[in-house]
Amino acid sequence: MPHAPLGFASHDHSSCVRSAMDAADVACAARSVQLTPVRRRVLEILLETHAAMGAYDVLARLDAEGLGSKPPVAYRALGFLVEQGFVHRIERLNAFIACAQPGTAHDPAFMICRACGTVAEAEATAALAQSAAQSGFQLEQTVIEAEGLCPSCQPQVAS
Amino acid sequence: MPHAPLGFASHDHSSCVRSAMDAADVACAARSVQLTPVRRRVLEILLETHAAMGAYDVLARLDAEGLGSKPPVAYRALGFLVEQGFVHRIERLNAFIACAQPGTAHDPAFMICRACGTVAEAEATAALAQSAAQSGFQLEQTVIEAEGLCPSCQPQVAS
DNA sequence: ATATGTATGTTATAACATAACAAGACTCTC
DNA sequence: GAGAGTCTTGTTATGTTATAACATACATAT
Repeated sequence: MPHAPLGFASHDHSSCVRSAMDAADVACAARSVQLTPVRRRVLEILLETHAAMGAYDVLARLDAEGLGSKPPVAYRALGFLVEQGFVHRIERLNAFIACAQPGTAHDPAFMICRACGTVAEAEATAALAQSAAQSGFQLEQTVIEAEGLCPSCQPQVAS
Repeated sequence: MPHAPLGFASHDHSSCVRSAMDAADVACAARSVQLTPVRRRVLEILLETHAAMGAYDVLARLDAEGLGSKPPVAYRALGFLVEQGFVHRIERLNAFIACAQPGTAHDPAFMICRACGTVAEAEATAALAQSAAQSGFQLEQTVIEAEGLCPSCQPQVAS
């Protein structure tokens, strides 16, 4: 049973998928939002592969299962899952990956293997270099991006 | 004479453009690479606006000046400038911005204003939150991405 | 049953990016 | 100064990622 590693370590994959789905169910119930069939399936797909997938890859899976064939279907589900924190978007890859710590709010950091495309999720803002060293990941390039409001845009609310 | 701020602070813009172009000239000479007319002009365009510009925005400027009208022209020049470290790519925006510290190698960090699109370049990996606080930038969301080689890809060199 | 809110279906297109090949410009060597 | 090699540019065509806009369905509450 081949599957991609979570981060770079082997693990009990089926239990990891189950617990992530359970966490999503609980969180959706708590927030009164719906984990509809399409949304649920997209999350499952991302959890199964544990890899960053493009929106159109996800869409192909949905299409094969009769759940939708047009881009907005995939983008809406992915957008919902990102909003809820169950999925992260990897800007550098224009791709999406299931969150490794669903439930807890966090600023994710990612380590992306240039060779195999595996994406590992790290924890902190500052701890990147440290966790890279600990996990044996060889950093070649890092990108840090922050979005927010600059001083001159903070006083006046959206016009 | 309206111009976008460098980061969020006013500054002597024309001297800042001049010194950046000088630095690029020096670096290219030192590396024996050519700052051709198209490449030079693209760098000037990015320096002039001090904002993140999409490749097609840059291309529109080039086209208006008769320097090229097809996407590869812009992407090649931008690719060269990014390689040489004179320009950074902002993944989140699919856009490019002139480097604020040309000459020195650095892992750039960016603060992107959601409201006005201004992009400020910060310095360090860890100092993001700190520099955000210092500059009055209100962080809403940060993305950290690192590219490199995972443990299982390091032994064997590119097959 | 009708109004409301939420989610989905569909068409069309916008926006971003690169593969592949042709042609020019330059230098170096013989 | 002819030929080879390299770097850069020009151009066609296409691939990839993403969203606007509008129509429909479905649930729930009054």
